[in-house]
Amino acid sequence: MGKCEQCIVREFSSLKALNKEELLKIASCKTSYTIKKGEPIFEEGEITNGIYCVKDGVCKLSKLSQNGKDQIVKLVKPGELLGQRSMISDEPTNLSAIALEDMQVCFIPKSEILAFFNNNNQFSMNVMRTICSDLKEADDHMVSMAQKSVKERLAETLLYLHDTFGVNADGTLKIQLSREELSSIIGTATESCIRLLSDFNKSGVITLTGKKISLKDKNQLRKMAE
Amino acid sequence: MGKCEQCIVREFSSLKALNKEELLKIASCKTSYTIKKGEPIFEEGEITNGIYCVKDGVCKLSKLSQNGKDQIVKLVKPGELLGQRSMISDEPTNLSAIALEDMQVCFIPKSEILAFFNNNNQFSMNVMRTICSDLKEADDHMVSMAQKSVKERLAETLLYLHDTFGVNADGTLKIQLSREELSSIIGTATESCIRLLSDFNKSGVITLTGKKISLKDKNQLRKMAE
DNA sequence: ACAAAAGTATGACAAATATCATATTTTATA
DNA sequence: TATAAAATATGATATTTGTCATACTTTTGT
Repeated sequence: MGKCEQCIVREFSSLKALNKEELLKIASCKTSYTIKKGEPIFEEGEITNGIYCVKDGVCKLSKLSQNGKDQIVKLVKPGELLGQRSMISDEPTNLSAIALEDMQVCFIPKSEILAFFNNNNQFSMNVMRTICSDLKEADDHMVSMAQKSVKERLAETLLYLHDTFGVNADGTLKIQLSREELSSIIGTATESCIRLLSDFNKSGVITLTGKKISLKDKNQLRKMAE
Repeated sequence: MGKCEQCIVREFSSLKALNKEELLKIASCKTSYTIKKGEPIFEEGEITNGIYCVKDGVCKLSKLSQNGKDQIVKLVKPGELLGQRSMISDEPTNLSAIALEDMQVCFIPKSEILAFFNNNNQFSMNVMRTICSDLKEADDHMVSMAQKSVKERLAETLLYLHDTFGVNADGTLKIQLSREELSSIIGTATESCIRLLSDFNKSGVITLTGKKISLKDKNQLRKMAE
């Protein structure tokens, strides 16, 4: 069983407010999982009874709309926690969490977390601030969806992926998304997304090499995102 | 200066967890405001240094998108608190709050609220749960924006307005929104919204009498919203 | 290594939605 | 109350986006 004290990603999450004793407590009750690319950590409607701390790999939080299409609401990277909202609201999850890469996550039972809420104010403030930041992003995202064109949203999303997940040595985006997944972030038909990527490629603002994407003219992309 | 103890709307907000002593504390430091229809309580980018408790009247939380159009993110009714997110994140507000009706609101300084966070766990859990609920709604709203047609969103919004704000004796929706405001909730051009309302009227699912709207066939509307 | 499946790409077309013009009605204001 | 201003309504048209068909490319599994 891994020691939470030595886990670096802890430093990037609300858990950084926990002291040695509290970390030992978590280490003794947590469960570690390996999740393969494409597999779910949990699915919409499940009751999780705790939260997941992402140690390695990226996952998508998505929701199935009534027309059968998946909408990606957020991408979650190492250091972030999953399932906080449904734990606090005491409801089933309203989003599915599905691995985009092979992942390592730790499950921490609800009872532990709730105990920390009562005893460690810094911790609960951290959690609150995280959820507030999610709320702000969700509101901004909502406005983009409502007011921006697909082209603008694609430009915006490419810049977001660049800034959030970085690039490889060859300048290509580190995060690998299928065209369908990219469309699910943007909220458009897969063909429309592919077409626009082609256009961006032809006009030189990005380069497509297989499914690898590199941003060639970020200023132009920023202008296109408005 | 009004007594918070006797204020009924308190019971509907996170503030219901406060005890007598805490309520007296708030009563002595709060400021009451009357806001006229159309006036802002605060605007995007302002630093508020506290929260507002809505005593009477409804307001919209909206965000100006780069194309110059307003997007309404949420409607806030009596009993709800405003400005929690930016207070907790310690950031300027990212939304404007503008009265849709004449309003009465009370301003409570940040320092008071933060003190309660430290001393009253029930209160901070209430605030957390409210923000979690806002986050869930924002995610759902985002999926609607991305995946549903304007027609579906209009049907959905009309039902929401009915269920949330109720109807007058004559069956018309209590909340009065201009066509432009309704469009800003749905995220569409005003003309498109007007056109669809006309269609709904012609097909008998709603009735338009001046700017009053009544829902005639809620089941049909539910089907239309999918 | 090869067949099947999945993913990517592109054209043709249809549907949804926005924009612009203009008329009509309602509301605000001198 | 008269008049201007704002809001609502509707038509004509342009633009955006989705859908369906099909070809090509990459990945997967045996």
